[in-house]
Order: sequence, then structure tokens, then C-alpha cells
Amino acid sequence: MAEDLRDKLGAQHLPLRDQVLAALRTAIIDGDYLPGERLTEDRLAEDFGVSRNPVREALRVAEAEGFVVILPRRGAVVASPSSGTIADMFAVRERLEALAARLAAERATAADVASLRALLEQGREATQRQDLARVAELNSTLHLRILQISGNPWLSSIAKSLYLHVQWVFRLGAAERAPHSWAEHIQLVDAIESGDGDRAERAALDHLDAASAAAFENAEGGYGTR
Amino acid sequence: MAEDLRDKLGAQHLPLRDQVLAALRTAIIDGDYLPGERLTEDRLAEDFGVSRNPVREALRVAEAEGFVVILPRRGAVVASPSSGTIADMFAVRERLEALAARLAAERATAADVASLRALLEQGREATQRQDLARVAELNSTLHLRILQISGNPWLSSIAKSLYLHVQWVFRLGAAERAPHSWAEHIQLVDAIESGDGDRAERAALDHLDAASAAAFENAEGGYGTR
DNA sequence: TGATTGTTCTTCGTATACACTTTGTCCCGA
DNA sequence: TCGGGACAAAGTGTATACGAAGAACAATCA
Repeated sequence: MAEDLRDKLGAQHLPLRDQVLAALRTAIIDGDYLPGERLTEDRLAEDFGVSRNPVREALRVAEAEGFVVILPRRGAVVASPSSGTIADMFAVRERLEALAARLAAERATAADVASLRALLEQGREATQRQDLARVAELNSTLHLRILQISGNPWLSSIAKSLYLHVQWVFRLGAAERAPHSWAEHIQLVDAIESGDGDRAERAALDHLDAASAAAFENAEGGYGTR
Repeated sequence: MAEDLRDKLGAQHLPLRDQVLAALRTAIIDGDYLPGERLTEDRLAEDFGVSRNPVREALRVAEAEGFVVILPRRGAVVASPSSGTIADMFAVRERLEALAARLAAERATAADVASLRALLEQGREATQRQDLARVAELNSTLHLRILQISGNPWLSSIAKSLYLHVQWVFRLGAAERAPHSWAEHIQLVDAIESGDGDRAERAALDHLDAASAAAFENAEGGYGTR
């Protein structure tokens, strides 16, 4: 299946370590590997059907990204986002996404705005259909798209990784807080379209505040094993 | 604190890959490996006197941190910070360090402030002695210390990595812009000591603006080979 | 001159080996 | 019964070797 495609395309041979890393990330975010769970190299190698080397390389990067903690000579365990660090994450994310919104407002082309509006529309439909998984996915896509429009690669990559962690926390908690999000999203896109950086920044902050509050409600329940 | 525990558990045998990573980072920052330079695994392994495996793992992390670019099947080259990304870096750093300054102001203990003051004093002396290397080092230490005082590990680690990159750009450019920095630093520490978050944030922004301007002057000359 | 073909260098993945730590277990003695 | 220490097992850290495949570069030929 995929192999034929990859071979045919030849040039973009995705190294195994990257595939392993991606698989590991999503496995952790999806909760297949729970916080505190021990990840031995052999086991991961077997799970992904590769040898230890690609696994090790993926683990190092996953550590740098904060998804796992590596204890010297004891191996890797899935990191446990404590409720302390959730607040910290949102504090940073707030600043970063506010900046992204401002930059996006200042730089967005008509096409950019159109793509955002399209996402908004799809989000509205999915919400109507009660398709929560799709809503969550569109939510991600929208935020990531804004980061991309900001045109600042540093901002984009940092905020993206932070964003993945937020998703992780959300999944570990339960609900996805679908309903109120989208009204704020519309405000945000409106602001970006207006080209008014201050306004966009304010809209992003409002949205993030609400998201942060919701995250904390989720967090109350506690997640993750020790 | 936690450190004693770690030592007690005997985990102070820092893995080769970490040593390699640290050495690689400093080699790149110090300009021993210039932007665009090709880094073959064998060569690095030989340079550091280790086998290829630790080198590979270090390279992946260095890639994640943005110090090298890895082209599939072609290996690693030292990344080239273009003048576009310098502006981007400062835009992000400004937000992050402003937040750090605010948090530091809100959370700093008397001991924290004392340690900052001590650094300031050492900086003054070093400046007087024209010991530029030491001044640059103290500059880093001060900023890193403020990040640490902010007590937000995400903020701290992200800003730290960004900070390393800024240092890198500075070294590649020439001068270290020693003189005016310290007056701003004093303002910043004063603000932190006052406990006034707004004021601390403003001081950080002022400082960063100046630093950014200086960086751009340096950048004019151009750096990095292709 | 220009395209094609080899050759070589290097990375990528695999496999293997072994030292060393940590951990867990079991047995012994108090 | 409870500790403590010897012992075994598991797993990481590191080195090494090898085959496959891609990329770059030089040589060859039309």
C-alpha cells in the first residue's frame, strides 16, 4: 500500500525514525500510552516493527518535545502533565497565540482569510452534526492555520508543539469543550480579516482565557496514573 | 532539593549523547562549525571520540532545536539563521521574556533578587575590566536566571533555547554590544524587585527592543557561508 | 558540448555484542 | 516476622559491522 507510493515518489523517503516519532506522539496524545507508563526500547521497537536505533532516536526527540521523560540508565516513561504545568502552558500559549493573531491580522491575504472562513464553516456544520472528533480536529487545524499565516516559523513551531501538548491534556481529561469555542473563533477570524492587530490580539487572548478555564475544569477530575 | 535525590540515585553518569549534544551546540554557537558546513556522522564521531550512535541521537535533538538541518539521506548541515528569522526570533523572544519578567516580578523572593543583584555587580566589574567574554557570559546567566525565577518550566525551556540561538547570531556577527546592555539590566532587576509586573514587563520590552536593534546592526554585515 | 553512466561517499536501518545499572527476588539470619 | 544481602534478570549505553539505497561527482561516449 503506502510502500508503493513512497517508492514511486522516491525522493521523499520519510526516515523510519520520523515515522516512529509521529506514531509515538499520536499514541501518547491519544492516550494509548498513558502518563507514567514505562516505554522500553525493545517494546516500542516491537510495537512499531523496527529495530532499536530508530526508536532511540525518536525517543530523544520526544524527550526534547516534552512527551516523554528519560531517566538515565532507566529508560523512558510517558511524561505526566501536572496541573501546575497546564497553567504554565496556557500562560505561554496565550502570549504566543496573541502574537500569532496580530501577525496574521497584519499579513493575511484574502486567500488566507477565505481558508479560515472555510474552516469556520466546516466547524459549524460538524458542531451541528455533533461530530465532536471532527470539531476537535477542525479546531486544531484552524489554530495551526493561523500560526502558519503569521509567517513566523519560530512562533509557528513553538506554538505548534505547545498546542499538541494542550490537545494531549484535553484528551486525557474528557470532554472537548466543543460548543462555545466556535463563537470565539469567529470573533478571532473577523479580527484577523479586519487587519487590526490590536483587535486580533485581544480576540486571541479572550479565546485563550476561555480555553484555559475549560482546561482547568477538565483537569479537576485528574488524569494520568503515576 | 531534587538534585540530591538524583545524585543519591547514582544517575550522574551523563550519557555520551548528552555530552556530544552539548559539545555540538557550543561548537556551533562558538562558530567552530559554520552555517552551511556539512556535518558527517563519521566526522563528528571522530571529533568527539565516540561511536556513531551517540552522534546520531545528538544530531536528531540538535535538529529539533534548530541548530542543524537534516536532509534525508544527505546528512546534516549547520543551520543558517537568515536575517528574516532573526526578526522572527526577536518577535517571539520579546513576548516570552516580557512574560518571564512579569512572573519573576510577581514571584521573586529576596534571595532571588539578591542573586540578580550579584550578577549585576559582577557584570559591572567585568565591563570595567573590558572583559567582554565574561560580560557576555554574565548577560546570559542573568537572563537565564530571570527565566528560572519565573518558575514556568515551559517558558523557561523555550526561551532558553531561543536565547541560545540569539547568542549564536551574536557570535556570528561580531561585537557583543556590551556597554548599553547593563543599564537596561539594572532597570529590569529594579522592576523585578519592585514586584510590579507591568513595570517589569515594560523594562523587558525596552531591553529587548534595544537588543534587537543591535542584533540587526550586527546582522547587516552578513554572516554565514553558504 | 551535452547527456549518460559508473563510482564513491554517506546516510539509513538492522543486527549483535557486551559492560554496567537498576531492579526484583529469594534466601538467610536475627 | 522482618530486615539485609547475594544473586539473577531486565534494560540501557555504547561500539561495531554490514547491506541497501540515495546523492554527488567524475568519466565516458555520442
